Amino acid sequence: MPELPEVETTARLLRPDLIGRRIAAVQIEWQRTVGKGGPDRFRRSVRGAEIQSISRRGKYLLFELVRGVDAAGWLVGHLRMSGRMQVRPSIKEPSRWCRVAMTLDNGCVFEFIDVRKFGRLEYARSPEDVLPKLGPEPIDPEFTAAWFSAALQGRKRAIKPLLLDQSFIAGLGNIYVDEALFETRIHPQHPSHRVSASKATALHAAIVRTLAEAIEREGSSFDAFYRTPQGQPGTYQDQFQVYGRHGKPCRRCGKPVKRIVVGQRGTHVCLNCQRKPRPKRS
DNA sequence: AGCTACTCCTGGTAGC
DNA sequence: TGCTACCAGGAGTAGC
Repeated sequence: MPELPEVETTARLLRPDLIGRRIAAVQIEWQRTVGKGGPDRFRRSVRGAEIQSISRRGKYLLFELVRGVDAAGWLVGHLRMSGRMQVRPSIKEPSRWCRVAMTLDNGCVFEFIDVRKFGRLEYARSPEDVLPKLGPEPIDPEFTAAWFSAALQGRKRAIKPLLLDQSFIAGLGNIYVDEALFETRIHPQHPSHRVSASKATALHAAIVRTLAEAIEREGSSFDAFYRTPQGQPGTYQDQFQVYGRHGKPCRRCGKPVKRIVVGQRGTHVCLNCQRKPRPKRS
């Protein structure tokens, strides 16, 4: 499922094909994909606009639109489980599972493809109109070990659901959380306020390093869903230590990796390396 | 504040 | 081989 590295890769690889292009025509194949505004407003707002910039906030993709020198709003996209974006040369028919197709002024087609229909590509006057409250970007300088350690102390919650909470940190998902917790030997149900300062510092470093390396490898592709806009799989899945490795030996101690459920999420752990702390009695 | 359950979806797969 | 039943899962929402 696309997380920060996959979304960042999508933004980077879309830019050369989309920046400066005008959207000549809009085809909406699944109405819910364009969100609450509805298809009519989407078409009206987007047709004729030019894409001036593409950026990322958390797992959201932001396309800035202009008409001449005037601001013309934004497209705000989220890939959710199975979403993908690509630009194809002029085509006869849309790709399978294409939910929104936008024909560009050079004849190419910008497609939003999404098997499970959870993804969104919405029009908004301003990103704030549709973006929820999001925590800091884990690859920005503002995300420091000191801030992270203090923030963990300030919450009383199992560490994994907290890291998945986008209002706490923006961009982490199931894969990179499982990997970072394994690397630092922290059990996913460890209470956040009981993570020591040294463990918090190590976890901060693991998050930053994991995301940076995954971006470098253009994300992770372990099923049929995530591909770069060029249709290529990412390669970070080759680096997975625990994710998707249940039943296989832990790369550190050799004991089998387990799959448990934490906060309704499939969770991959080595219970030998990641010990659950004993509950404290008051 | 934090938890649990439910919803949205469909391809893949386990079980028969 | 073909059928059915179930599952994954990000995030929004509701209820406790």
